Amino acid sequence: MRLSKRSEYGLRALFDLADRTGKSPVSLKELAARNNLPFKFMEHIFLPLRNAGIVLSQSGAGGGYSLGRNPKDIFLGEIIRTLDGTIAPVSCVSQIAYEPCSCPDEETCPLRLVMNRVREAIVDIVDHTSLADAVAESKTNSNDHQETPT
Amino acid sequence: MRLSKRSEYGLRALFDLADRTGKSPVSLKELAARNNLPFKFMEHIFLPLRNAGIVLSQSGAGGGYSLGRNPKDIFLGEIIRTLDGTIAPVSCVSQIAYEPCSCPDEETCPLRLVMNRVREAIVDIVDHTSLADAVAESKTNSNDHQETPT
DNA sequence: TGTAATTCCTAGCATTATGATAGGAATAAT
DNA sequence: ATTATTCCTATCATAATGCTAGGAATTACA
Repeated sequence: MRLSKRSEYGLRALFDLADRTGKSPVSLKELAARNNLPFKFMEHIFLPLRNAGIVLSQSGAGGGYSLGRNPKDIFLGEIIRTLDGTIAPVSCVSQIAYEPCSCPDEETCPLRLVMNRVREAIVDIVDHTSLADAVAESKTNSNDHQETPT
Repeated sequence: MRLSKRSEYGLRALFDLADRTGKSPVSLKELAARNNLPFKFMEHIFLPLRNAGIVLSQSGAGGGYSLGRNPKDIFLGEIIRTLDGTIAPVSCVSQIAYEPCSCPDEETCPLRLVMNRVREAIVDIVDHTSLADAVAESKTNSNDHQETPT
């Protein structure tokens, strides 16, 4: 049930971008360096993200990428679907990339019934967690770990 | 977030086995034929299942496989872990196959926080759904689809 | 206008994971 | 004995994944 590196790297970079919304665009070079991600591979990740409107690009010196929308309105599910094509654990329960499995009757296939619930559980999280939510949760945690003066 | 074919085939075969608990052992040949699964590949799946005690094997003519425990006591999570090694979407949230990711601070890594919740959601389903549950649910559905005389 | 920094685009490579096959030894029922 | 099976190891083929290379196009700015 592994998340691909494409999605992992994409999400890491977008969390970082979300954290600097409003500032000037960030170059891939900088994003890669700061998040410890392979620069050249990142290009392949940001191309579909741009085509999907999740990020905006600006060419040339001083250029780079910025979020295409408010981080509150970009949900992780959309990012994963853009980069991996689907979220479903088996193709016969996918909403956007459905393909039949080997079971004779989908309605009564035990695997399908369970995996459909798994898909729903995953989707329920990733489609209700925005970039803003994820970053905010991270900051909450980092506050928890600080020594707060009384 | 795909489930591997190993786990898919293994689960399909075990659902079938669960449905005939108490009867004589079923040969791989029969299991493969009835469930449309590749026979030779199944051997590689049933070896670890046997080592894990999930199934019992009987060699020789008339032999085959049967469940090692009551289907109520075999949960899908155990099967998937046996066949795939782990359930977690990223290694840094895995309970049984933990490996660090590239994030500098795990406690505040947004990806890790979200993927940990995803892992919990998946595990909550597969560790609380037994073979018996899955088969029962399937039969409930097939009844729904029958014409019930009034 | 030139230079440097960037995205954009296509091609291709390397490695691993996955899915599957082959062949024969061991085991056991009949 | 014969037959049907598991057991075991080796191996292969393909696809997916992760990644690199190189250069064209674009843009800021000195």
